[in-house]
Amino acid sequence: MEKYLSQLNEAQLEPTIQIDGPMIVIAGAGSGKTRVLTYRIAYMMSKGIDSFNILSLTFTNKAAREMKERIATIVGTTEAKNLWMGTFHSVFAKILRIEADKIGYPSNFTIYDTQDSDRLIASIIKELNLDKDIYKYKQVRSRISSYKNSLITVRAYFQNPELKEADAMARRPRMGDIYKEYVERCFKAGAMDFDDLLLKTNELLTRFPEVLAKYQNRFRYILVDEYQDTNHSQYLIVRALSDKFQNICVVGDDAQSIYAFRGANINNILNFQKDYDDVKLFRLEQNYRSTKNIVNAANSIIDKNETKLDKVVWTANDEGPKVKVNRSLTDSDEGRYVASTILDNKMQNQLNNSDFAILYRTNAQSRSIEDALRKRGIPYRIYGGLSFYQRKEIKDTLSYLRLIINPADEEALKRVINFPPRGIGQTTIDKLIVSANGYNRTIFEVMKNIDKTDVKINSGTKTKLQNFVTLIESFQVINQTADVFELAEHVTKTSGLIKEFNKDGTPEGVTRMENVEELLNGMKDFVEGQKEIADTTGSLAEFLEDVALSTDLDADKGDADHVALMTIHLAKGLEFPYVYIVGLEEDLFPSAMSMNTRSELEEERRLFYVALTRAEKQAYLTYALSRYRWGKLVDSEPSRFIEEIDEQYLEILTPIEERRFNPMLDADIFGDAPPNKIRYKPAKQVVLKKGSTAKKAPEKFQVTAPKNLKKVADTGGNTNLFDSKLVVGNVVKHIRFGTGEVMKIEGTGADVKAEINFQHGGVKKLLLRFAKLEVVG
DNA sequence: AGCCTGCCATTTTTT
DNA sequence: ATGGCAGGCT
Repeated sequence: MEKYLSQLNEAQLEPTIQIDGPMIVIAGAGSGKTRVLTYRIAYMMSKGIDSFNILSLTFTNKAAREMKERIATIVGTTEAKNLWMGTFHSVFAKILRIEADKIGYPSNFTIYDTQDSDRLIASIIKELNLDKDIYKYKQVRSRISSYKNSLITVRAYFQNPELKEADAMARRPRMGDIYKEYVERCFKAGAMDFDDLLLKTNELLTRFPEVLAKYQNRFRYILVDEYQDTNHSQYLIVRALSDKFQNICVVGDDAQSIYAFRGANINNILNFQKDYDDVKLFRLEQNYRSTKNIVNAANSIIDKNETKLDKVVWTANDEGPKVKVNRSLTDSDEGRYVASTILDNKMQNQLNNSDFAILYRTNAQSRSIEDALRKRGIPYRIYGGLSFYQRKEIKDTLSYLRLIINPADEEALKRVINFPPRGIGQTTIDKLIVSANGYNRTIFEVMKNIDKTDVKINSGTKTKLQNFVTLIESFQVINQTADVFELAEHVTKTSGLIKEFNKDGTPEGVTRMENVEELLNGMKDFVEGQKEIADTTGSLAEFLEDVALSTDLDADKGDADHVALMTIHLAKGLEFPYVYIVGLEEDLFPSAMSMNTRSELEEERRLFYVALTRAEKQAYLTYALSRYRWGKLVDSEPSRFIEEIDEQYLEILTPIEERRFNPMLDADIFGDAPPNKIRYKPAKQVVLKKGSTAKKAPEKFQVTAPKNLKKVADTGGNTNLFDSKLVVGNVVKHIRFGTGEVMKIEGTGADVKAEINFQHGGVKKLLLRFAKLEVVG
């Protein structure tokens, strides 16, 4: 242990060896916060504290896993095993399963994701005959979410005239009714949404003193990371659990608070010292991550915020190059700039792709960047966005599994009762819902006892319903003996899902099928992996919980060398040698939605601060003069954040008039533009009318194999056609399928497909518009 | 009941 | 640009 402690500077050492009592660590960006947390836990254990008594709450499960692994290398795997470490949501989901019966829930309750909540809310709005233009389900959902995060239960809502007033003022007087119905339906479905995991934990701890005492005694030492991003609900849980022993250590940085939009309350960290007696305060202000230029530029930004704690982040690192600022004409130019400078930098300095990250404000911005990277054959990976688990085919498959362990799960049932189609239509489902609400039973129960109910359904349909019930029940039997993987394999086959996805030979269908296969592979990994971990059973319920609460697919499979693309929110806590922050334009960053109040704008500014401080060696800021937004080219102005940086830390790059593309890249390989002329084309020069026109596009769009297999003609500037320069005989690399040879190219316009024979995956048909292929030969 | 078509909103960030 | 959804047709 001494060996590890000696790696710390004095400021880091102090909080690391401070074990008892309440304490707060204000940790500037890049100041070694994670190291302090990790070593502190290891140190506690080396001092004889039972790992069983330590609870450590992190912001992502990935962070928890990594920290746990690190601790295991210091104190040993066996010792580390008993540590409770994870996000609020995952830790308290586990506790709620143990204590579920006390609050009237089944222990195998379903966790509704945002999409499930949305669908349920939308259907309630419809059932209540409310105008869906006034009651927009997303707004309703976020309203309900904020009630829950402030611990305003349905009862509390109706007792509070101000809340009702506020909703009435917002022209939504029935808000409370929707809230009430939503909560009841979730309860009946044996389902909790994300906010419930915290709300119900609070309920559990307040209503059952013996339960509170049990966990207070168990978690004698509590650590909370990223404390600045906790919401009120989380705050109360921490307060309750730490109340007895008061061994509470919170770590955070007010300057990096970026989740107010989902209820995070920055006052939790600002007021921590008032919440406990004799709070010890520590500050980590030395940044080990970034160059002086980056640290100073970031400081000059955050200085513009009024709401902040006193803290001066400094670094002893090299000065480094200035922060580069680049202007482009359009978003696709911006992409090109990013891609070509990455390529240059990589060649000049022998760098890996993984040394680079491209950060943006909104997920939609990834498109133009992707295009540029793909054209230059730079491998990349997009983090976040539409997660794997949110894809339709995956959610459908998982819905079957959810039904198996919890047939009350209304949203899962509605998804799959008629998928694949088995002749049970909307009318029937509506009747079932009405009936279920009437009898105060679940839909599944009504279906099961359809003959005992007064539901008016013809006998043919009744049989179909019964068949569906029987199908699910047969799966339940299999679940008794089979593991998750075997079960899912059986379910996808027997339910007809596989057949359904295979039905259309379209590349999209093929992709769906592949995604399902990937899910099954994931399950296999899960089953294998569970055998090694002590505190898990590897049950279906557990798999579904992992899935529901996992951030990204974040397993980082294969860990191939790639450039990282993600939103700034997702990048929190990460670091990269070279960081691009793109789309620095007014209305985009800062977002147009976040400029109404000073506090919103300050959060945007903190977000920018977070982005900038991810960079170790060099940061690039880029913006475009015009950009495609909702399908149209829109003019934009540079972000105010660029001006706010003290200009001594900036290098404003070549004005566009003088910019030259690398002829090797832009003329030779990728097009025919003369190297000395700027080649700015609108993204869509060849306009393919949507729908049928595209399908019967004239021959000139047809892809033909030129004589020289390695080089092909420009297809005319249409980005969709770009990849059609692929020709038969090319050897290509695909992110998932590996290397393969192009056998055939077919289709026109946006529908160009390539048949590729992969060395390991066999022959696959891919839609070039989507396929991320790198030509390697 | 199921399929097709055309209209609509959608894009701020996520456990 | 895309996906969800209502309304109409088979």
